[in-house]
Amino acid sequence: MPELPEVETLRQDLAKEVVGRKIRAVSVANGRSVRRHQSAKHFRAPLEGRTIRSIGRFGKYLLMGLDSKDILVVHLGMSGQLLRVKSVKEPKPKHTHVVITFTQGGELRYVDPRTFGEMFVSIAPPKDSALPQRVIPASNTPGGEGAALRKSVPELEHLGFDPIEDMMSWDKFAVLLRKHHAGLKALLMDQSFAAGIGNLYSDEILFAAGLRYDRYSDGLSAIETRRLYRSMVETLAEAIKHRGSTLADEQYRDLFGEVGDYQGSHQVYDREGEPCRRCRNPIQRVKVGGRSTYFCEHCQI
DNA sequence: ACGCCCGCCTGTAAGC
DNA sequence: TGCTTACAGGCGGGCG
Repeated sequence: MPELPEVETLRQDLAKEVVGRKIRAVSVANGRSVRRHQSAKHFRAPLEGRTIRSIGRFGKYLLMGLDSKDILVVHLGMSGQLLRVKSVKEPKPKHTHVVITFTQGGELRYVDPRTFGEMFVSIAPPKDSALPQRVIPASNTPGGEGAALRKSVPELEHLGFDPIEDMMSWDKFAVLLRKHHAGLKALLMDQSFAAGIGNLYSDEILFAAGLRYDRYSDGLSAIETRRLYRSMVETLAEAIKHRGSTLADEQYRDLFGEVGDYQGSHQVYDREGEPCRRCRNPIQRVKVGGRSTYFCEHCQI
C-alpha cells in the first residue's frame, strides 16, 4: 500500500524521467480509474498535446503540473503502480488501466488491480476568472513543489499538513494534537490531520515514539509530543531514503518496477509474535478500527 | 457535527 | 484436493 515514502520515491524518479516530456496520446482501458470525469474523453482532452513541467507530491497524491496550468493528479490507492516503460512493445501487465504515450518515445502506465486508486485532471481557473491564478512552480523548487501545487488544487483542500513538506515547531504540533480527543493511531491516519500516513507507517512511527496506539492526542506530555513529532518526521525520512516498503503480500513497485528496501527495517509492522528488536518480547497484533495494528506492549506506553 | 462502518475491488492464503 | 471464506485497507458516503 503506497504511503508517503513510496509516493515520494515515485515523485523523485518522475521528476527525472518525465519532466519536459510532451504527451502524445492517452488511452483509458478502465473508466473506473478516471471516475471523477464524466467520461474518458474528458480526462484525455486536457492532457493530449501538453508538456509536463513539474512533479509534486502532497500526502499520498502525486501532482504533475502541465504547461496549460492544469494539474494531473494521481492517487495509487491500495494497489496502484506507475511504470515508466522505454519501449511501447513491452507486454502490458494485467490491469493496465491508463497509458500515457510521449512524443519522444516511451510511455507511462497506470496499473491497479483493485481499482481503489484514481487519476484526474484538476482544471486551472480560466484567465478571466476572479479566482487566484494558478502558478506551476519550476521543477526542483527548493522546499518541494508539492505544497505549492496542492494549494491550487481545490480537490485536495481537505488534506491536513504534509509531515515532510510542512515542517513545524513542536509547539504548533502540540496545538494541533490538542485540538482532537482521538487515539493517536486514528489521528495519524486521518488524512485531514496529517496527509500521507497509512496503516504501516502509523505503527512504525508510534513504536519509534514509544507510544501506544490508543493514547489520547490531548493527553501527551511535552516530551512525548516532541518524541512523536520527531519520530514521525524521521521514520518517514528514513523510509524515503530506503525507497519505501514492499511486503511479501503487496505489490508496491517503483517507477522502474523495482521493490523498495525499507521492509527489512520494520520494527513492528507484520511482525506479530516475532521478538521486539529492542526488548525481545513478542510483537502484539490487535484490531483498531477494523485494521491490524502491531505494537510492543513493553516498549510502547 | 462527528464518529463509525459499509461498499468498492482483486489476489492470496487459510480453513474445511 | 478443491471449494469457500477471510483478509488486506484508502477513501467516500451514509447512518446513527
